[in-house]
Amino acid sequence: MSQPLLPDARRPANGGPKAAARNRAALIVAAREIYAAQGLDAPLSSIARRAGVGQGVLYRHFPDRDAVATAVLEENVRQIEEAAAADDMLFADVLGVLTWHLTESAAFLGLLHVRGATGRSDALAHALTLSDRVERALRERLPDGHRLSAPNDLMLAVAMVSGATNGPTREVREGRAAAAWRLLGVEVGPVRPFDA
Amino acid sequence: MSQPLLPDARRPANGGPKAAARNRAALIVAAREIYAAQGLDAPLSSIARRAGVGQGVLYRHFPDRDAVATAVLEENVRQIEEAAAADDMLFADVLGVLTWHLTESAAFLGLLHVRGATGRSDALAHALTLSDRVERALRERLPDGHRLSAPNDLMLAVAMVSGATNGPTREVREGRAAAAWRLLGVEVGPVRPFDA
Amino acid sequence: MSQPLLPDARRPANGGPKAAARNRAALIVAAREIYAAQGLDAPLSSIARRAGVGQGVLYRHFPDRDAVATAVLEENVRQIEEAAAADDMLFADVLGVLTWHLTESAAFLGLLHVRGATGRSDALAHALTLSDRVERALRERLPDGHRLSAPNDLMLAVAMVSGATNGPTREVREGRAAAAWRLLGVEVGPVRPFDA
Amino acid sequence: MSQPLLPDARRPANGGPKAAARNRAALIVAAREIYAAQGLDAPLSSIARRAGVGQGVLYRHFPDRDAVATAVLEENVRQIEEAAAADDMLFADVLGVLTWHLTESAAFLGLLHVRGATGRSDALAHALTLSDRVERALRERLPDGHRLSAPNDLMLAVAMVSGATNGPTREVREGRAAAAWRLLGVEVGPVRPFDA
DNA sequence: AATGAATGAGGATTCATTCAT
DNA sequence: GATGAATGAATCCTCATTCAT
Repeated sequence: MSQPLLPDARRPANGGPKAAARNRAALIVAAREIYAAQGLDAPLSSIARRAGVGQGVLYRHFPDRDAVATAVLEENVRQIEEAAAADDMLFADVLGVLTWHLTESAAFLGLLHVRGATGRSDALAHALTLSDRVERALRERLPDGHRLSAPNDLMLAVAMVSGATNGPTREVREGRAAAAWRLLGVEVGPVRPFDA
Repeated sequence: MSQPLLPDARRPANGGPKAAARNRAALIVAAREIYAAQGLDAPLSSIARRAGVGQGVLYRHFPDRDAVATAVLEENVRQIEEAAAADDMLFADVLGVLTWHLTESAAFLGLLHVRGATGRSDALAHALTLSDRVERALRERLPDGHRLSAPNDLMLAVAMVSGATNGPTREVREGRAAAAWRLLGVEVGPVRPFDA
Repeated sequence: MSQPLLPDARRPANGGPKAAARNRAALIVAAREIYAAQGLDAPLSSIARRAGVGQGVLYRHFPDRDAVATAVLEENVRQIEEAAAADDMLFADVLGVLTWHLTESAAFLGLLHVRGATGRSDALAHALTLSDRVERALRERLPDGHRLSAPNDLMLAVAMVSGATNGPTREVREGRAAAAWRLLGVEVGPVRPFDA
Repeated sequence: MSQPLLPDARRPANGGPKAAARNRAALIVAAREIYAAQGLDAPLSSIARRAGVGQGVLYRHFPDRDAVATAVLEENVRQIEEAAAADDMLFADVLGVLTWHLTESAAFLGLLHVRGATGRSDALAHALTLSDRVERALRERLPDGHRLSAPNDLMLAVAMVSGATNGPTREVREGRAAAAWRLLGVEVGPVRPFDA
């Protein structure tokens, strides 16, 4: 009936409405870090804890586990889209940005990497959408007659590189990614984030 | 002198050592099926149930979760080793066997696919060992001057193909794997298990 | 991944399979007491605690909340059925047994008392079944031409009496029940449990 | 001197004391609807939402959960009192109004129906008060020598009818209530609200 | 006087692992 | 050597209540 039997105690500052946006951002940052460290199955409570907020806040901002992951990936995808839209970016440069995200976060890797038959249909749906956006962005800069011009080859190659992109540190992962692109005979620009 | 004239019918037949081996095999079969259906995170209890044994038996044969997965993969790896050791097998044929396992089981995919820093250090250790065995087997049949002859390229390519190998059904996964090898310019023999 | 991070500690005796039946019984007893004290919405954990078992045991024996309630009521209903089947029991006597259960347990009261539109459709289904059994038992001893012979009047009367049966102590509730039957012009035998 | 030339459009109009009363009324209406749909255990937040106000407003007007329920019932009781006070109302007519409230709302049913020992002592206190008011109102119109004239019989009968008054729709509940009164040999006027 | 974000306790549920029999 | 019940920590999720704005 009544929930907080001990509701008196010290109640940590509220922060008010202004804090809402800040909290949401903090949650995404925290989620990114936790995902990188523990993978996509990390407990949501640990994300809330690292963000320095109560669990309820997490649920207020994100209805479920997938929403958190999507929010984290959203920004990665947006960077790629922005890179593709920016002036003077060659296909290789956009690939460089993509590759950076691939090496930077295990979570992003998971995005393209839809696990088989785990029954996570919702995540799948989201992943497909994000995956589509990535493909569209890449294709914007894809030169005619490129090695990966065939309909499915572009994202196939991305998946392949993502498969190769593992290793304990970002540097190692970056090295593997570079080797993988080389093996595919695809030129890649500098591997770096896109801070327009 | 004294034989159990009235064996306690209540206790489900023990069977002795013979049954032990049978149980171990049943557990591995069950685990493979469960992993395929539910992924590597499936509850151990479901594996025991499908094997038709108590949970205790599972723990008798495998000290922990990772040991079960390793045992399942063990057999896959052995098949590849046997394929490589068989007469008349070309590199492409061994790759075909490898690819079959890649497409057949999400678990095997995970093997080469050691996720970064997930804290599964034990699994990592096992995976490396198994990975080494796969590499050794492949290299046995690798022709001189092959496209993948450079020190790291062989397993890099395998990882890349495994990255591409996802999809709802084995057929889809097989198609993707074939496309991936093609993109790498590597010839692959018939994709099939090796029942010597 | 791994659940019990602190699985070593002191592990309270297991009891083995023999304890299973005992535990189930203890759970039902505990549930009856908790229901009487706190109502049907009491936390399942409190039932497990009072029964002196872990929460898992409760879930092993009862898949969900409704199953617990049903198990508790089951026995009450059986008593009524047995009373109706016993020699020399008059209709009034069976009503006495029914009334005893009505006054003894808030949970039993809830049985006939299916709350409207609370969305508890499963409980409803169970309740209907149990309710039917009660009706059948009563009707077995219902004399021809009795005041409550009309199709719906029997259980309607029971519901009415149950509506009147509230109060802080069993004695008070029993008084109210008696008054209610009197108001209906129905004779009731001694209000007591049926320990055949 | 200084008027807010630029009212902060960001803050959803305050409205002053006039709005306060309006909010309180909206909350009660909302609560009645929510209770009808989801039962008395519905989250307070859903009541506030349906009333179109923030949660804080709810707490400004009602100190706790019980206060909300009481406020809802308050109006039902007042209707009964008004019916009893109106010209030309016979006992049967007042019973009709009472019965209408009984069938209209599961919450009102709960009022007379104080569950035994559920620990809701506050609700109990309130309920008793409201119950007394209902009794007083009914007794105002109770003819001498009526079937229910004995001290406790009046509210006992009401409790009995409320016990019978369950069912999925108001129509079903009304049918049961009518049958219950008939079984008690009490005549009831038209079952309807009292909009004087 | 209102808003609605935040807190965080509480309850449900699941499983890895142990252990009496 | 096998069984399967029991434990209980961990995680998920909900909501009453407070409070900055």
